[in-house]
Amino acid sequence: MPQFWLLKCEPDVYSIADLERDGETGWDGVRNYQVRNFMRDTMRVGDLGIFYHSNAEPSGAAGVLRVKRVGVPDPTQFDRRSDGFDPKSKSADPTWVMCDVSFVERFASVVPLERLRAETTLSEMLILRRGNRLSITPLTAAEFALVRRIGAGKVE
DNA sequence: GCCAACGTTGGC
DNA sequence: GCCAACGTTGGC
Repeated sequence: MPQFWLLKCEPDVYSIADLERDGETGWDGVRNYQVRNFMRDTMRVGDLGIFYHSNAEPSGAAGVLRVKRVGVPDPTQFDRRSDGFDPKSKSADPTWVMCDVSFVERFASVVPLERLRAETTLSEMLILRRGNRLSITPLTAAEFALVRRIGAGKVE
């Protein structure tokens, strides 16, 4: 059984349209230990995720992706020119890992955060919780399925 | 651009 | 190991 996730990214940086074009990408740049641990210890190949646009107009669920590789060393931690450069990280023992994800589907239109909040059965979703800032959060199978159905226009 | 909420850092 | 200061996130 796959597990389910919600992955946040600012579409100005990388959007569902970019993933659709690229087919696959490395989810790099994560510098939060909790999120790193998700990618290193819990996430598995074949898991599915909601691609969420943050800091956007509107912010919301934009599509679906699939996890292709997990625990991949994040190359940006060794790149001096990258914002994610981490001088303390050693290549023999990388501090930061990422996952590779592939495009699955793009919702016809972004499901706005406001629309997600209106769904009472999604009230436990971490993204909707006050102050939550994790860029990757787990979803239940039911939460994932409902967001996907709303995105597909199958839920009023 | 504001600001609440959170994570990280570093002095002690 | 506490905690104040600081930096970042992200909705609004």
